[in-house]
Amino acid sequence: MANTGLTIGTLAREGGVGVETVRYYQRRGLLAQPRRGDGIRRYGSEDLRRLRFIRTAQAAGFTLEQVGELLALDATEDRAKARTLARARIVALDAKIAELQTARDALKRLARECAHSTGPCPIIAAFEQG
Amino acid sequence: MANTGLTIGTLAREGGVGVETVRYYQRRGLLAQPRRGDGIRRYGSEDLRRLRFIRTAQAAGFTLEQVGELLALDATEDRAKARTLARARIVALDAKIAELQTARDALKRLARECAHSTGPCPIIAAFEQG
DNA sequence: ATACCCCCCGTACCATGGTACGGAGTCAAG
DNA sequence: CTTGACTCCGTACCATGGTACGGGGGGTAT
Repeated sequence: MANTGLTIGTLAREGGVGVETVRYYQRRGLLAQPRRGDGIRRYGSEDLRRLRFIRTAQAAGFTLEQVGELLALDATEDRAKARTLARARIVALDAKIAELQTARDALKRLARECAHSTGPCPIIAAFEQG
Repeated sequence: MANTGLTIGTLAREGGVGVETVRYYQRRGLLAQPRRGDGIRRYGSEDLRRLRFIRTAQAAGFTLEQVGELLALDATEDRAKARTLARARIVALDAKIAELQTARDALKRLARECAHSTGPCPIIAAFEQG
């Protein structure tokens, strides 16, 4: 029974990524080398959790390299460091959110003005002030 | 008097970018080909406004390609289209902001928990749920 | 037994937005 | 008259995160 567990295609589907992406994560060392009874990769639920971890952390703005660090911390249980990384990310996220929010509000206002004004397009004009 | 106006280095400094970046924008057609009395580029205040426009629009999440479209609209005065692009961007920004906000809040909660709990690190653990 | 889908592999390629390199010319100050 | 700061140019290279390609094999369903 070498053929128990998820194939790469199934894992990829479950994780919401492409097969090539799984292979890529493997190359990057983000996923463990899976068991390979008959030559083909067989994954378990642990691998799926890891894959999802990667995607979730990525959504939180961590780069794949940082995800790797996080994964390494998991092994060493260096929680202080994990907190440090998390907090740094929160700060970065706050800054990014504020920036996008500003841009969004400006854009919103401009779109409204643009619909009701005459003269040069306010959207373009606003950006030109820089 | 061919040598009036900003040199590339000055323009770059004023615009908060590198010289190579200006050349790059030029290649991409985002900045107009400047006057070149004696071989060297001479820019005017219009170019600086344009450069700042690019940076500002970029900060609003437009790609350089989209910035190019915006610039093209400026020429044609197709305000309806400018509004369309702006609105699409607002929607995308809203989605992105919400996503980052969710990630941020989750991270914040986890960092707090991590500092006060025992057992496996909640930061790592949370990501593992996906 | 033919089709179809999945798996294997390495390598190459993609987009995005720059950044660096190296050699050559010009200009002003010391 | 050399040094330094600036300009020119094309081409190459970088990071990030994948995506595609092409050739080979195997299992199952019709």
